[in-house]
Amino acid sequence: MSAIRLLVLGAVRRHGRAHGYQVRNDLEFWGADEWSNTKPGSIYHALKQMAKQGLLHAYESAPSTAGGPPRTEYEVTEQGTAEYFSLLREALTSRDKMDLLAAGIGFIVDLSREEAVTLLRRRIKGIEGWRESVTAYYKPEEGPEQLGHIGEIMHMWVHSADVGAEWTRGLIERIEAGAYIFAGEDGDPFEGVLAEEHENPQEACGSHGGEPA
Amino acid sequence: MSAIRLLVLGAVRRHGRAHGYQVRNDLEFWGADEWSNTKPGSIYHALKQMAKQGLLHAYESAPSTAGGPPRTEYEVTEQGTAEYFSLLREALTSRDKMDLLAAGIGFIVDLSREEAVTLLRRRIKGIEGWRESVTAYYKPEEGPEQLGHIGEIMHMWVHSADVGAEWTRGLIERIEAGAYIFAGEDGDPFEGVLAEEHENPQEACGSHGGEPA
DNA sequence: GACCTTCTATTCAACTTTGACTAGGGTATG
DNA sequence: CATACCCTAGTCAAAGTTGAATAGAAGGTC
Repeated sequence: MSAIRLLVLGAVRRHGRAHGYQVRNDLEFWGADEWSNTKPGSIYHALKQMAKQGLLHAYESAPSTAGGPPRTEYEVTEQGTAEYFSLLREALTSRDKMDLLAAGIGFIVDLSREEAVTLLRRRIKGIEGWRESVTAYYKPEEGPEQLGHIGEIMHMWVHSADVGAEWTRGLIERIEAGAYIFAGEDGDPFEGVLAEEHENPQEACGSHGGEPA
Repeated sequence: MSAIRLLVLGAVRRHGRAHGYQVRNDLEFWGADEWSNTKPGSIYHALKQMAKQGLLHAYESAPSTAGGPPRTEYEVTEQGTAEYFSLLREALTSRDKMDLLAAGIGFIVDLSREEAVTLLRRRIKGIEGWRESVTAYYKPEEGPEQLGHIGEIMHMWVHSADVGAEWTRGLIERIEAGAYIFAGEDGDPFEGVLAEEHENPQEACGSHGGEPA
């Protein structure tokens, strides 16, 4: 599974209502086009698929206010919100797939501080388990160097997993030390969304509240 | 670009002639199914595409010697060999995409020792350049912590790139110290291919020689 | 010998990703 | 005021990926 659905759901959710181009710009702003597959086609495809599956509700063809073709706007449904949190939790515990993890970190503050830490700890457990199974599998009969240069591949993966675990521990520490504002806490929640030119100021403050779960 | 073409070309090349199931087993043996997309469908698709593009030559429908449906065998063409080395060089210099790098390492001994080192050094240069551009882009006006938790994402990528560069330096050292047998050197080249049950012993020794370039 | 499992070998439909393309409108330039 | 260029917004065909399904043969077992 790629990170695109999580990214798109998260972007739309932050706006309350958004069209494809807005999502695209946000993801670019976050640098997601560098570390994930956020080509235009993928974004529009994800929007359409998720609309078809009821995760998003599509408002057809609002005429563009700034040139270009008419645009379709989307809103996250209840079902979509559930999926969002499910994907988010999955992303934060995933061992492989740096892009998933990155997307998860981007939205981590939508969870409570405790849950964030719990999930990150689970991630470390996952890495450690994987590490054991891999090193067990690859240290068979005839000495360590019977693998030749192929051994380098395994070392690379194990090493990078170790570093990932170490980095995660650091993040947990920072979070436990009080860094950042999480869901349900006082202070400005970090938005990190590109401002829309204020065409309809009175519509800009719909509270799209926290998770029910 | 994914690693599958390189992996498939490399696997077929090592056998001289191979059918899809053989390739699949090799990739599994190398653990490539863990770190790359080597599902059966992808392998057969890659074989067919590359045959269509003239990188492989297909020998239609050799009847299976061990049960199952008849199988199609493939051989790497001259054009395919050129593509193989091109992909291999690209893989070893790629900054992102761990799976590409892993595949590249798997076939690195098909290059000369000097070229291997050169490419790995180029890889480090690439990482360093990328690092600079990223940190420049993400250290803008209002202090470092204006990014909020989004900064964690950048730190993660930069950190993992640094670790990747460091690991590459270690590999270069080992190679320069004489580890492994590279193309054109004395000693058994590492094969790491699953032995075929010797059905046609006299066909098993076709020399599929080194690169012309 | 009927049945079940395993191994061999591949195909297929559904889905996702990619990169190039379309097209309207604004804006600067000569 | 024509033309070139960029920004907005999205579509599309081709390619790649996935997971499940298919199907023949061999081997065990009751």
